[in-house]
Amino acid sequence: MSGTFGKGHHLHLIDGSAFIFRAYHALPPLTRKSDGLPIGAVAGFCNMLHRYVEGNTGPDAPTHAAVIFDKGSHTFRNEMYDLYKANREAMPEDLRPQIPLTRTATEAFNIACKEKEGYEADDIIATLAVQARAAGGRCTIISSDKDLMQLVGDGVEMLDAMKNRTIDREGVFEKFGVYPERVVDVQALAGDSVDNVPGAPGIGIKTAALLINEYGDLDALLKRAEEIKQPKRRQTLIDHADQIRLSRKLVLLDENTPLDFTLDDLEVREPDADKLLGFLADMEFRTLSKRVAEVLGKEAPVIEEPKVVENGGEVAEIPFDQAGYEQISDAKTLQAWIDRIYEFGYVAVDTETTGLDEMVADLVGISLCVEPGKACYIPLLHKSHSADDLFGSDDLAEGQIQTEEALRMLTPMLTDPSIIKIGQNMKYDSKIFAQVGIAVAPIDDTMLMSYAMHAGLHGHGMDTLSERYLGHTPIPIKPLLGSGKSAITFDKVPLADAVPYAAEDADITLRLWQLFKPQLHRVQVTKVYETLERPLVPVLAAMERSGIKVDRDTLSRMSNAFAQKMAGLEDEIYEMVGRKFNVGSPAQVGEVLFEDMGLEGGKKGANGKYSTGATILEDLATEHDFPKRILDWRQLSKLKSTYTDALQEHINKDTGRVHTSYSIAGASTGRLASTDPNLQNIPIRSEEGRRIREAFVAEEDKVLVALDYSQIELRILAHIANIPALKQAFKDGLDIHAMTASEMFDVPLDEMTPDVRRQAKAINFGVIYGISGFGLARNLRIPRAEAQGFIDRYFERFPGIRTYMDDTKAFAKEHGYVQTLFGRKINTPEIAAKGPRAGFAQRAAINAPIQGTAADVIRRAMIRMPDAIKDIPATMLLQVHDELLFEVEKGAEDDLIKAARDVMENAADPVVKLDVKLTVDAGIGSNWAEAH
DNA sequence: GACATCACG
DNA sequence: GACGTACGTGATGTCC
Repeated sequence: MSGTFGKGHHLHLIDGSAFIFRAYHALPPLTRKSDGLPIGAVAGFCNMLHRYVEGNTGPDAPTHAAVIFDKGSHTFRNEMYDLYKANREAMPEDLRPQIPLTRTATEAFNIACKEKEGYEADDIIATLAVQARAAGGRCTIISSDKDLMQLVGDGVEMLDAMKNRTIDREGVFEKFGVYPERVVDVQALAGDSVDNVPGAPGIGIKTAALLINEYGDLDALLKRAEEIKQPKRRQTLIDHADQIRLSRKLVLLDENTPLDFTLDDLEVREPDADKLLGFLADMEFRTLSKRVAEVLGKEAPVIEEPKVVENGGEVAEIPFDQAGYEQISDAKTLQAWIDRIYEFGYVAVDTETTGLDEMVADLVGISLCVEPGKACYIPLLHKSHSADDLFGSDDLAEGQIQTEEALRMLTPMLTDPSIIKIGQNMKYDSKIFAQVGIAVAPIDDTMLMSYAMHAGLHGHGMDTLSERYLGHTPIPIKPLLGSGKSAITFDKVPLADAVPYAAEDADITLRLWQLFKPQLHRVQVTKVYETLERPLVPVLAAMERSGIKVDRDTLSRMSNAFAQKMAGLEDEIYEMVGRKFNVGSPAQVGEVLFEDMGLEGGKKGANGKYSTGATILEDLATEHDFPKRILDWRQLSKLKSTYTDALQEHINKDTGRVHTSYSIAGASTGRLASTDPNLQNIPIRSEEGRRIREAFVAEEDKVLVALDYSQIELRILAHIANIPALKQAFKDGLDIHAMTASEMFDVPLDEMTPDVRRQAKAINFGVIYGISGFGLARNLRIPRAEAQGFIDRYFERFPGIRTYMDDTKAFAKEHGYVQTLFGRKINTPEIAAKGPRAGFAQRAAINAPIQGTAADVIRRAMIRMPDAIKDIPATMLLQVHDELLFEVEKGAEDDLIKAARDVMENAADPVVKLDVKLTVDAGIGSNWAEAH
């Protein structure tokens, strides 16, 4: 559509400065890799523009568009009032150089880019919006600036691009309590601390709207100010009438800004692909370049990756070359390798297997490396690939040493105390070796070295480490194995492919080890690595191999019962709604709730879908039965799919037991994580769920014993933050939440009610998490001000907490990490971020030393446990953060509890002398529900 | 594969 | 010029 702007045309006006500030605060301080130019705001700005352009499809797409910027800090408003915007903070140093680049970016996207000296963007927007309206067209202002709300109505609306929410007359009314034409009146009264618009002292938006609605408009109100009933309000308006009138002039937008262009100059244009991609390449925006190129149907520009390898140039730059990798096919060559390993005293080892589950996977081959660039692969059980092999014959490929012979030769070296076996995630390889009867020791683990140094910075998988610290991308496994249904196992990979892949893994592992070993000292985490990480490997390997007996019949019966109950609930639900729908689809539940049934509660989330989380449904459940049914159904569905059904699939065919896998380097705080299946989140809080634990049983003539630390994190908090009252309470064996409640609310302990105690408990936990008034309010479902009152009171009673929080934040800011009592470092790179991310990072920094110290304590206990219980017929099976679960021969329960409790309660000694005793509760039973 | 939801400490 | 808000995890189902 072209011609003179008028009816049927649609103008978009983007508030450029708002985009810039949003972009700046939303992203960490990024810099251009090649020269360090600050670039974060430009990156965010371009992303927003791109997303904006992409979103502009369909019948409502704009015909005309422009991005409008502020120009100069001095405007006509300063002539009226020299303090206008005087309390604005200066523009951040790293933002200033980015401002001109945002203009260039806008032009690169081929969107009109307008500004005018002496005027604010808002005035230009007002002028254009009014022109568009006068011409009979429509105008959408893309901004959420409340100052622009005065323009809304009669063909002009606003769009909050971040929330994807349009603001029409009603939206303005929601915000200001008046319709757009009276917005300036309300603003004139309420003032604006951000722009330093004075307004009337003591009058906010609510009162202002009240007054304007009562008297009609500002002039009438000021004229009839004498009539106002409240004496204080009356006097304020009389005394400050001039100031209020000035305020109105300040907030009133100039709809007659002289402009040297017309609406027709703003017609939407196709982007110039070369110019746009050129600009993005210049800025070195890799991801965005690719995305934009894809949309434009062009080749993405090549952006040179400056080789910044974070190894400090400490590793000799020996190139990765497959020519240095050899296949070992005979005993003589293998022996030569073993001899060399003895000369060096260490070797990097990697196993290749038929799968990722060590309990099921079979050993296929072994790779070794002692010098960077020189590695070997010993294939053992690779299958042959004859052309007529349609049915997958079991014939072994040529050129492989007999497995038994190779293992017989390797075993002395693998178990020799003088030879360090280096691996990347050694727990995996040692479990594979354990399968064939080889107890690999001693070990080093590059994954755990990285974890000790880099927790919180990045993952610790081999690909990540190799790229980051060696500047080398490892050969990917995908092309070798394929994916989906046609995927093969490693024993089917032809040796020509298998050798370089496998050998390279050992090569990379060795290089990482050579790099990391000296760095551990420099970062001062050698102790952490040697006492908290490395020794845990054999302990966890043993626990995982033990597994826990799970009774299939119990699960199966429960699953059937759940299925029946769910079917019953579904019938009731369909009955209530009058039609069938997928109860498992949150989107459909939302539609039914808020459209079919017409309940109160709004849209949420960027996708425009209704939010139907448990807290929302619980609130609705007080009024209606329907949400309650959904909640019940969801609980059953969760229990059935995740627990009774999935758990059965995890019962090992050979052992009849479930073998989880613990990741040692998964959680940044030092906690373990449990996967495949996760046995750290087996239900317990609900009565129905708790029964799942009845399926976790002891073998005949054995019992399960659970030992768990009592309030370990609060005890650690009491020690770290040095809170005498808390310490004393623990010493006296008090109910800690009741004691907190008593202190805060001045209620004697013997008059404590469950509800007051519950509130104190929420506060105690909140403190550990880096509390905020908002979070506590939401958790307790009380007004925010009340929650803030609780927190203030808590800080007053336990002043050490505030100090701890402030000190921890300051430490994190200064050093970029925080520490546990045992010296574990948790990096906090986001602590320097701007905007809301800073809040996240600060709370995580406050929590990490507490959660991490507790994790260290139980790690120490676990490491000492095997030796402490070696004479007791008991096996350690599971760890659940503050709990250890054992399987014990009947009759030995008391011995086990005594020995294990002793280890756990004294696990901090002798490195850390806690001011607060750790205590451990014990339980015994034939299943996990009874034992807990 | 992203997102929402919910299980645990 | 306005954030979005309690810490740490993993598994499942829906929907694109």
